Amino acid sequence: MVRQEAQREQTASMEDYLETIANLGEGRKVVRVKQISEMLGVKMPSVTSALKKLSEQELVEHERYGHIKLTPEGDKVARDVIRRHKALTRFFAQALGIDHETAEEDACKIEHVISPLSMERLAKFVEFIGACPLGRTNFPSRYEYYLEHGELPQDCSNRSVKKRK
Amino acid sequence: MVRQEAQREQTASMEDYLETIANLGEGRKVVRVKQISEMLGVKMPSVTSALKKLSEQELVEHERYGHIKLTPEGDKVARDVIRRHKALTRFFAQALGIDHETAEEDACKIEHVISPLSMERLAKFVEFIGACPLGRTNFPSRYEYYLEHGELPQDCSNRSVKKRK
DNA sequence: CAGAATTGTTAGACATGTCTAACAATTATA
DNA sequence: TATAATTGTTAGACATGTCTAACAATTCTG
Repeated sequence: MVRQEAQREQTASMEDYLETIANLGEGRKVVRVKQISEMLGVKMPSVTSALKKLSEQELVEHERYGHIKLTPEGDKVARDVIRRHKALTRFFAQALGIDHETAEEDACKIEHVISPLSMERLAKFVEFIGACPLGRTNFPSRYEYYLEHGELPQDCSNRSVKKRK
Repeated sequence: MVRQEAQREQTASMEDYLETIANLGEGRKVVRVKQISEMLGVKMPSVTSALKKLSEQELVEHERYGHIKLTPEGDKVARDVIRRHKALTRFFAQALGIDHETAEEDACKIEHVISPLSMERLAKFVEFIGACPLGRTNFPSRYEYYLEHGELPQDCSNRSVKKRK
C-alpha cells in the first residue's frame, strides 16, 4: 500500500516517448515530431518539450528542426520498454485470451509499473504454456471452457484425477 | 501505444486515498490523517489536500479536525479498488509464485491501470487454477519445474503426451 | 487545568507534463 | 523561386499532486 516512488529511471511519459521513437525509427526511418505526437495522442509542443528533456539526459539526439534519434543509451532503455510491452501483450492475448486491442492498451499501462520479478515470471509463464504441450492441452482448453460456461469441465474434479486411466 | 487517457473516474492517487481510508476504517475504527499519511508514504498536508478534493466530490465526509469517513459512493469506489488489489495480489502470489511483498507492490500499481476485461479474466484465471485439480496438478507443478530448471519437465513434450498410458 | 506534545491545516513553492496561441523554419508547388 | 502549406518551436497558462514552513486545534499529562 505504501507509495514510495521506486525511483524509476524514467517516468511513464518519458518511457512512452522513447518507446515510440524506437518503434518509428525501425529500419532507419526518419522520425518526426508530428508522428510522435500522433502516436502518443499528444500535441506537438509536448513532444518538443519531452525531446528537450530526453536530450539533456542524453537519451535522444535532437537539434532544432532537425533529426530525432535515440542515443545508444536511449535505445537500450527503449528496447527494454518494448520487451516488457511485448511480453505483456502476449500474456494478455495468448494466456488470458483478451482481444488484441485491449491487450495492447493494458500492456501500454502496465509496462511502466510492473516489477522486474513479476515481469520475468510473467514472460516465463507465457513461454511455458507455449512450449509445454501438457500446459497447452490441460491449461488453455479447460480454462476456456471455464470462461465460457462459468463452471469447471467434467473431467476437472478430484475424482476424475484419480479415475482417469 | 496511443495514450488517450481513458477518463478514469479517479486518478491513481485518489484511488489510493479511498482504498487506504477503507482499509483503515475496517470495523468502524476511527481514521486519522496521520495514519493515512503514513500508510501512503506522503506528508500530512498532502492528505488534507486530497481529503478536500474527495469531499468536494462527495466521496468522503471530512470536517476540519474532525472525523474522516467514506460516503456510500466513496465506499463503493474503494471496495472496487480493493477487489482489484486482492485479485492482483492473488494472481502474482499464487499463480506466478511471487513473494508476497512484491505481489503487493505490483498490485498497488496495476490496480489503477488495468482494464475491466483483463481484470476479470485474471481473476477467473486464479479461480480456475485454484478450483481445478487438473489445472493445479498439471499447471503449477510443471510450471515450477520450468522456473527452477529453465527447461521443460520430462513428461512435457509432444512425444510424451501420446506415449503416456 | 495549564503547558507540552501531538495532530491537523493553511499558504505557497515546486515538479511534471499537458495544452493553446503565436511565431519561425522547412518543404512543396504553382 | 515566391508563396502557400506544413511542420516545429517558444512562451506561458493550467492541472495534479507533492512538499516545507508556519500556525492552529486537539489531546495528553503532571
